[in-house]
Formats: sequence, structure tokens, C-alpha cells
Amino acid sequence: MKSELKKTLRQKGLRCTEPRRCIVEALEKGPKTHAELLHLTGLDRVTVYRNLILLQQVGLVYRVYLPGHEPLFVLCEKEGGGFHAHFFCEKCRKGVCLPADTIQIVEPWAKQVDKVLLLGRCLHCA
Amino acid sequence: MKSELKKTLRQKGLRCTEPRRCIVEALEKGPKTHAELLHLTGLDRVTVYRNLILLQQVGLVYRVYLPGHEPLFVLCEKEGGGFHAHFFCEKCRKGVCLPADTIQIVEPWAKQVDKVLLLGRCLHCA
DNA sequence: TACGTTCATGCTGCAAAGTTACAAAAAGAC
DNA sequence: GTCTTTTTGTAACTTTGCAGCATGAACGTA
Repeated sequence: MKSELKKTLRQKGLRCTEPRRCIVEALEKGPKTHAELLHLTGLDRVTVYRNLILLQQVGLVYRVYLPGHEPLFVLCEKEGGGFHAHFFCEKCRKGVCLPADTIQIVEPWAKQVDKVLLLGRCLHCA
Repeated sequence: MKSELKKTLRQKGLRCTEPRRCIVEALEKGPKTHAELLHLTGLDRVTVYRNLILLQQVGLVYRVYLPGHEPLFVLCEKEGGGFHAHFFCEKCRKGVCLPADTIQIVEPWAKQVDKVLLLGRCLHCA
């Protein structure tokens, strides 16, 4: 996992640093708010902000906003795994990546779409 | 339109107030940031914050976050129109509601999903 | 393995965003 | 109109996020 992370980051011109590993490691256990990441990693506020932006830009992390709550940062399981959908459970607040063929979009929209976010209740919480 | 808004709000136990009408009216002309809504409506900051949260919770408004930009608030064209998908163009920053049958999700996920957000380039911007 | 370049981190301080509490005003039912 | 309940606006406050800069760490090269 660690060497995989390094490879992914290097491909995007980013270095594999201790703080970045910490953040990804924390997110592997589930979505977290910025405050939770601060507390869990003990890193500087600013460092967490900056790295979350970078990790989002390279597609390793996405952000979910539920009205009335702090934004959550979710680790994408398929680093650079091409087109797929993100499912997020509004109750237990966990995220899953669904394979591309889980969802079909009719033309002409299919060609236009490049990111998919699905919200709902997971099988457990339904 | 106005009486329809009132009905929708009342169904959710919310009152139809002047500030709420103003916000919805401003959003009818296209997605807006919080700052733009402030400026357009002349309302108090706090009132706009609170109402945007409420309008999101009742499903009249949804929020789109593009990394590196301020969050945009988009009016949903089908108030309470049942299940459908939101398509948002990352370039021209307009939102459209797509009918339910535009997207098909395989079981068991179909039953779990209750909100869909698609990001991409619209037919014009592609 | 040591070296040097380049990028990342952690400060500090600052502006903007967002929250809380509460009295006054407006909405809606009668 | 009157009464009850929800909303609003104001003010004080907390949090979020950004810019600049010196120190320290990553990593390609020899």
C-alpha cells in the first residue's frame, strides 16, 4: 500500500511525505472531517488543508458535503482506476467506490459525465 | 410559482417568508455563491446561511463544490418531483435536472440511492 | 551513501466564513 | 384582529482557510 501510494503521488509530481502518508492512513479507516484529521495526525492545520486540496486534485480523495454538517473527506479506493461512481451513505457516513458498470447513463449524457456521486443509505443502514 | 413554493415549504413544515422567496427567485436565474446571494437579495448573512441549509434539507436546493472555487447553490427544477439526477457543467456552471430514466443503476444499489449528482461538460461546452 | 536541489512543512498573523444566543418581527391558524 | 410559533436580524464569537517565509525533508545523481 505504501509503495503504491508513493507511485501514485510520484506520477502526479508529488512527493511521498510523512504527513501525506498519515492523512491517507487516517482516511483508510473511514471518512473524516478536517478537525478529525488534525486530531488524529497531530499535523499542522495548514498542512492538512494543503494536502487535502492536493489529494483531491490528483483524485485520491473526494469531498462530501451534507447540509448542516462539516465536510467529510473520503479516500477513493480506486486510485486512478478510471471512471467509476462514488456511493456515500448519509446515515453511517461511509463511502464506497462502485465499478463503472454499476451505473448506466443514456446518450447523449453518458459521454458528458466525468464524475458521479451517489447519496443514499447503504445496505446496512437501509 | 410562488404558490407552488409555498406549498412545497408548508409540506415540510417551513413557512413561506420573504427572504426565502428572494433566495429562490435569485437562484432561478442560475447557480449562485453565498456571496452573490447576499449581494443580490440584500439579506443578512446569517439568514442566507440558515435558509440555504434548510432549502437543501428539503431538497429544493443542492450544493456543488468544485475544488478551488466557492461552493455554488443550485435550484432544483423539480421540486419534490421524485427521483431524478442532477447534472452540473463544470465549465459553464449551470445545472440541469435529468429525468429518472436517464440513469440506470444495477441492483442492489438502485434501491439504496436517493440522490445523484453528475459532473461533467454539458453538450454546449464539451 | 553522501550531496545538492527542489519541494513540503510548520509557523505566525490575517481576512473571511460560519455559528450561537436572544430579542423583535412576521407567518399562519383560529 | 388575536394568539402561538417560527424566522429574522444584530452582535459577539469561533472556526476555516490563505499568504509569506525560514527550516527541514525527499529523492535523483554520482
